[in-house]
Amino acid sequence: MAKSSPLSLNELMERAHNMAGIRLADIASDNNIMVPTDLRRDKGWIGQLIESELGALAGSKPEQDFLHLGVELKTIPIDHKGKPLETTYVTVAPLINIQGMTWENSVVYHKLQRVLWVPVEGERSIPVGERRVGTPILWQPTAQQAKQLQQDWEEIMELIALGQVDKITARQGEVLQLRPKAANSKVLTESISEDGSIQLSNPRGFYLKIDFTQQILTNEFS
DNA sequence: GAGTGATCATGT
DNA sequence: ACATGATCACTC
Repeated sequence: MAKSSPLSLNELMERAHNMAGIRLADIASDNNIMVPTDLRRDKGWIGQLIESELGALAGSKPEQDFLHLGVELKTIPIDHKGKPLETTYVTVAPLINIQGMTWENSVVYHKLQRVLWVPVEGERSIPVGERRVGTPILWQPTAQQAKQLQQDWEEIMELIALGQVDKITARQGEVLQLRPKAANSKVLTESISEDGSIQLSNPRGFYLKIDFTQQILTNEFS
């Protein structure tokens, strides 16, 4: 059955807490969804399953999952120690028409204003259906975290504005990084070139580094 | 192609 | 061992 959209933050958190400790196979059967053997061809499967269970409006809009609640949903694969196994995708990076753009009106800023983190066991040795959901965490950036994010965002956007997008590596940025975000490296989109004109580049996305998300998860239990 | 959901798999 | 760069599926 498709879940209705939660009407309040309390209702959303209650649903999230009710998933803690549950196997993905059980959540899948509750939503009439088949469990894939592995995630090689279903990389977004867990995220979409959790969206379905929590009643997120499945869509491809560049907005928060629960816009009416001001909450973005992120599932995060963790190992047996609770450490994230992957970086966390935030949003596509704008590569043109970025003049006048500021941190406060950026999509990264808005999506990270309030995030519901749902940890899920992610080790490949555990069959997908046997993986269990962890305790959800509702997070808002601390002043220090917000400052780190803003600093990285501004540095990266400055390089994009200067036509250096193809020279930016994932090492740029302390907590926020820029990496390819496309079906493959042949996909092209418009970007700013060194002389200020338009060129074609592989699309990029903003990702949160592992150490940063780990800090979010562990601070919650300290 | 651009957006959503991310994980894969190779290089270092 | 691990993060970077590459990739997968789907919708519109």
